[in-house]
Amino acid sequence: MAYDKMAYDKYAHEPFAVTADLAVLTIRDGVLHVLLVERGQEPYQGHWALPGGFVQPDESAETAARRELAEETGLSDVSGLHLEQLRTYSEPDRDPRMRVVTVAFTALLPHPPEPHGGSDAAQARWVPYDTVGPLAFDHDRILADAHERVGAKLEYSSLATAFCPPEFTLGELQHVYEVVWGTALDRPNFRRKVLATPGFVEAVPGAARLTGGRGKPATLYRAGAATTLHPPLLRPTPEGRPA
Amino acid sequence: MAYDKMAYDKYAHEPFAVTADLAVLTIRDGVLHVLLVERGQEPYQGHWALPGGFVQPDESAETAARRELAEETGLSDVSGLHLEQLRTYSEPDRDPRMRVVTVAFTALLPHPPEPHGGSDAAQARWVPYDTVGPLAFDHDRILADAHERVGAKLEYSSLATAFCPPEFTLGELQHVYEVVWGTALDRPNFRRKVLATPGFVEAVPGAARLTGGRGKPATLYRAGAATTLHPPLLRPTPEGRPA
DNA sequence: CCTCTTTATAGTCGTACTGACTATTAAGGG
DNA sequence: CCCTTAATAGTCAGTACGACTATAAAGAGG
Repeated sequence: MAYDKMAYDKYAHEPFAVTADLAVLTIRDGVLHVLLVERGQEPYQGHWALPGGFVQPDESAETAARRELAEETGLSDVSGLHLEQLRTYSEPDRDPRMRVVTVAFTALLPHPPEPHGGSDAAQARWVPYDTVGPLAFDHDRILADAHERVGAKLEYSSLATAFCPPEFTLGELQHVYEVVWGTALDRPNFRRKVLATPGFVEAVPGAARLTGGRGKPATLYRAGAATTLHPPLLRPTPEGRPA
Repeated sequence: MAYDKMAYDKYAHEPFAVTADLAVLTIRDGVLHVLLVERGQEPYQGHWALPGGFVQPDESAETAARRELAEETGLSDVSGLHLEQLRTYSEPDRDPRMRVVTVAFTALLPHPPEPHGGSDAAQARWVPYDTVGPLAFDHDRILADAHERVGAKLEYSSLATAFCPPEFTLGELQHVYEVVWGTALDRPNFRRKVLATPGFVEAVPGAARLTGGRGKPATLYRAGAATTLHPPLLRPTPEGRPA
């Protein structure tokens, strides 16, 4: 759409900038990691931040998020991965430069590529979630919201498979839950529950995997057709929450 | 924040307008209703649309939504009611005038006031959800998303009480679930489930209500302190969904 | 080669929750 | 006074789930 200043002034009077920011989560070495970039320019130059950037005139926020993700991670095929809108942050003073509204997204990656610094970023890096220090802007809050949302969605959706490679073992799938929730789960019960949920996973017709691991080789599974889990796979009650 | 055109041109190059739109839901005469306005100006003049408007320079989208809601409904106190961000719609062509990104909100009202036409609206009206025809812009989709979200949140949150007046009977609460989900629920089982969930509702120390109704008077309840329901109150499986 | 460790998988048992019912109580209407 | 309506109480069987024990199949180390 062409920029029609007359139409703009007639209705809106004051311009906003719109950005798309991403909380990209993955599991590396059994630990939850998030993709961060070091800002190469003011404001917050030298601070770590979530990757993201301005939405272009011909893009939706989703498209912009996917483009930024490809640019920051060097990932060639970002079409298939899980990208989900988190929420929009629009506090008037969240960016010192001007009025910036950001649409935040959550992305989940199975086997993460090594990122490289992009145009606006001095460098990009996978950072263990627990060691993330204060971030630029309100990105701490965005990241916390993303973590909370992902944790909640694991309960009633098949989202956990988005952290896994195309073929995975039930042990790997369970590990996703344990890492995101920060709790240990009973292995036989987890297995029973997952297999009793139709469409969650399906066994790969081939054989068991033997790669490297000690112990009995595990059966390989693929993500099934189901997107929602009925009944849900609830977190163990952390506090005085009733059973 | 003052409009700094130099900063704007340096970073963003092209202005966006940001609006806040509202899917305001309530239950009237036992039927789910949504608040709609008839547009008083182009584009879509004469078409029905969700209430909403431009976010002002000193407002967050949440603040703008609350202000618009007060203006369109004539509701004096909108501070206490349930307002929740739904998602943001940013397709480049969703508004024929110019580039408009809208942050959509869902609001739930117990006893709805009669709305009145506002500044931009020829008139405002409560419309039964099932009779909503094609709306302006992409508001059909926003409304459908809102309905779906509310239905899902009823399962694992105490959101249903937001549809009810401060004091309500379990029959009224059950009616909220039935109207939003479009399914009938077993009354004794619903009662048992709600009362077994600590913090969902609490009995009002006073007496039972006798007002108008035929049948045995019901005990009055208030919303409890809990916001999430553990375990959730799941919808009856509509299709071939496994128990 | 034998044993220990590790991981996957199989199965058991008792409790809690749920869906489908039936029964009783307390109002109002004719 | 009986019928209808709505709230509330209770029953019962199937299922799900947490906690647990047992077995199987691999590698590591002697």
